[in-house]
This record gives sequence, C-alpha cells and structure tokens, in this order.
Amino acid sequence: MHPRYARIADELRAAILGGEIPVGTPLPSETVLAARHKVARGTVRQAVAVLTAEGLVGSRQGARRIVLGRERSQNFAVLHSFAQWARAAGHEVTGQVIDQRRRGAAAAEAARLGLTTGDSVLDVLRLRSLDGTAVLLERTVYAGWLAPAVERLPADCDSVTQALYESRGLIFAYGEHLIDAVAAGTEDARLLGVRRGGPLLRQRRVTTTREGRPAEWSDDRYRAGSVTFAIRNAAGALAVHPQD
Amino acid sequence: MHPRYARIADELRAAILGGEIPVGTPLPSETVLAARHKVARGTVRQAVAVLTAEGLVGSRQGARRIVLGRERSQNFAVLHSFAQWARAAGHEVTGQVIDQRRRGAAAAEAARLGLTTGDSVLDVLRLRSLDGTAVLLERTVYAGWLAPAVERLPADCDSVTQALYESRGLIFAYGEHLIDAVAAGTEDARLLGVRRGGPLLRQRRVTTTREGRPAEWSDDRYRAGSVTFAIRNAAGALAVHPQD
DNA sequence: GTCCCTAGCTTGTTTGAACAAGTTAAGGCA
DNA sequence: TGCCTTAACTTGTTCAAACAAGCTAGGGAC
Repeated sequence: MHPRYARIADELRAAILGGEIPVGTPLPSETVLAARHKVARGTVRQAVAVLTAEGLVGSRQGARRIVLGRERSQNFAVLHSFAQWARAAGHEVTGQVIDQRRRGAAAAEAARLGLTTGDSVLDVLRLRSLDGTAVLLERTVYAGWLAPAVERLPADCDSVTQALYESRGLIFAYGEHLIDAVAAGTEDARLLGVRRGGPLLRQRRVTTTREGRPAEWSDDRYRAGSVTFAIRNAAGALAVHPQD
Repeated sequence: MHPRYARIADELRAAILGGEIPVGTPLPSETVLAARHKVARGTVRQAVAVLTAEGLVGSRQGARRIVLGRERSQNFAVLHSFAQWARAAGHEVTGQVIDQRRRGAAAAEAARLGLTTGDSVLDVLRLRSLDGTAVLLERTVYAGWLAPAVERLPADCDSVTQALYESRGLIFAYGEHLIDAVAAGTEDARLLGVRRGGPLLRQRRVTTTREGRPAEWSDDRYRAGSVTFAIRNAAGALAVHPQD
C-alpha cells in the first residue's frame, strides 16, 4: 500500500493533469487539504513536495501554490531504461548486440567504475531500434563482476535492465548523466543510417547499484529527432522527473 | 540568515566535496547528526533531502545513506541564466543583439505564453560568446507586457536575467526545457561559425515568473562541445522533503 | 479617487514523539 | 565451517504544536 502522502499526491496530480485545477490557478491551501484528507499539515507538505519535484506546481512563502503545467513530460525516464521508457510510450523496441569482448580496464575507466587498472571489463556495442528504425547506438563498459551475467543474455535482448533484475536482482538505482551534441563518426553514421558529421544527441552515463557500487558506464548516441529530454526547473533547485 | 537545515546541508556538502566522506562510504546516521548539531531528526532529514536532490547521496530504508559522487552537477544552472552560469564557472561572457522586432503572436505562441492570438510579442535574436568565442544563438520571444523593459536594455547586455531583475524586480522562477540535437541551419552556421548541417545542442524553453505568468519562450542553440548538461537521477525515489 | 498600512491568511522552519519497514552483523545451531 | 535466526540499528511515515516570514485584500486617511 502506498503511503498516505503518495496517495494525496496522486489525487492532486490527477486533478492537475485532468484540468480540474487549471494552469495558473492556486492549489487549495495546506490547511484545507489537511482537513479534507484528515491528515496533519506535514503529510500534505510531503504530498505537494512530490508535485513540486515533478515541476507541476510552484510555491513561494506567503502565497498559495500555483499550478505551472498540465503535461508531465516523462521523457526523462529514458535515462533509467531505454526499453522501459519506449514501451511506456507505446513504441516497439528491439536491440541487437553488434560486438562484445572482454579486456582490461584503462586507468580512467577503472576510476569511474571503482576498479583498479587492468581489472577485467566487458565492452558491448549495441544498436537499439524504435518501431523498426535504428535510433540509438550504445557503447557500454560493464564492470567485471557484472560481465558473466551480461554475457549470458541473448544478443537480441530487449531490456538489459529488466533482464539483469530478473536474473540477478540487480537494480540500476542511481545514474550520472552528461548530455551534449556530437557529430556522427563513420561507425555511428553507418549503423544509425545518418550522414557522417551530422548531429547526434550524446548521453554519457555512469550507473550505480542501490549499494552505491558502480556497475557500468556508457556512451549512448541518439539519432537527431528521435528523442527529446524534458526538464522542469525552479529557481534554486532543479527537478528531473523520472517516475514510471 | 540561512535556515538551520541549509547550514547542516552546507556542512555535509563541503565534507563530501572535500573528500572527508569518500564516495561509496556511508553518511553518519540521522540520529548521530541530530545529536551533533543539537537539532531534531526532522531537521537533519531536511538537510540530507537537499543533498539527495543534488544527487550527492543515495538512500534506502534500513541502510545508511551512501555518498554517490564528489561533483555537484550544477551545469544545469545554465538553464536558469547563461550569464550567471558562465560567470560562476569562471568564464568571460558577452552578448550581442543581432535583430529585434515587434510582431503579433501566432496561435501556438499565444497559447504557450498565456496570451491571445495577435497580441504583441517581441522577437529577439541574440548571439552569446564565452571567452570571446561565439557559443550560443538565442531566438527568444518575449510576451508583450515584458517588451518595453527588454527594448530598454543595451544591445550588448551581458545578463538579461539580471538586468530585468534589477530594473523591474522580475524573476524567471520556473522553466520548462526540451533538449535535443539538431543540424545547424544556414543562419546558425554563419553566426556560430560552424559547418552547415553540423551538430548543435538545442534547448527550447518556456520561462515563467514567480506568479506563474509565462514571460518568454526561446530556442537556444549551443555549438557542439561548448556546453554539457549534467544530471543525476535516482530510480523511483524522487527527492521528497521529509517531515513537513 | 488614490495611496498606504495593517489584519489575516499562507507557506516555511523546527521540535519531539512514536511506530513501521528494511538492513546488517553477531551469535547460535547443525 | 557454513547456514540461519534474531536483535540492534537505520531510514521512512505520521502526528500535533508553535512561531517566523512573506503575501494580499480591504479599510482608513488624505
């Protein structure tokens, strides 16, 4: 059962997305919401904190909270798992390993993955498609302790994240991402079917388990126009909204 | 004076960034921190919530919080104000208005800015440089009520955000951003000094005042290699303020 | 009518307490 | 030795209360 504040947050979110509380209008005050749900004000504050983190409402001391938007662009879920994001968005997703080999870790990689230089790592080059179109080229380096589990996966595994969770109970809990634009190299252009030198959206990331142990790092390149990252921020703190 | 939890957060952040609490090691428990700072546990929880939102620490129920990284991903500050981000990063930033004109709002724009079709808006094309190199091309549309204040600014104004704050007390409090990669068009290529068709990092945004009133929308294009967006995310667990 | 100021409302910060739920390490059993 | 259970610890959720700080509308002064 979800905690109380989560259910209140769900109810408020539904009201906002459904247009019952239009954009630009104030939310009911904390006192009113607390009375309506028969909870303490602190619980209501936790609920609206969720919406604030999602960027749906803004707040300033002394004034009522304001509804900022009606669309929750969940494109950022792509950072968590490409396959899960794609399926949630109603796309058919496929994947194919193009190359895969073990080697020793270079110094920079070892530092990134919490290993020592020369430790075994697994290189994987994987091409992903959305509705039959090649869209994403992943160059991933897995830490050695994870290599056996990855090697056991079929070459056309759709969701590596999900497969590793089911086989090993492994969860990619935390991620650090660097996003920029790069020109397509020769290999990029050939595999993604774009012009060499053309624009690609690049996402470099290091993923960490729940225990804080680095598991993989990756250089992912998206064909331009295929994926857009969406972010909402508030002066002071920014809020990325993953979730489902 | 900063609130208590903010000072505790500052202290913990400094300890993490300074390496006193190494990456991968646990933070002191809430009880210990509360005793050390002579505050209630709820206050400590607010402090660590700040660090969680910054992506510096991860947490799961039952286990101690873990330090995830040593760098605060503040590159996203660029979303708030290019000039302020650049100066904080130690760069010299300049800007130059290339074209500026009033016109009537199209239907889509009017919806985005909370206006009605045909209302006056101000188009501005602005080129920004970092340490003397052209890096960012901004195509901004300001809502009519903001146009007079923008038109009064000098053409080489470095920080529009700051200038509008000083002259009007205006704060760009909330932003919604869409990030992707596009090919440089003819005008883009000429002004940014890149090859036509080459990669640009595009950021489209709508900015809103503290009162929830849309103020501007913009299509910003960064030369590839000049700016990288950094994000930290946690699976499932959003940054939720504890207690209150 | 216009301006200013204040009373009341609203969000922000903090305390202290209690229980629930999940993790870990130590110790006992086979 | 190796496995298992449990006790102690740690984070998560919720309550009730109090005061601080910021905003807004309405009433009074001019």
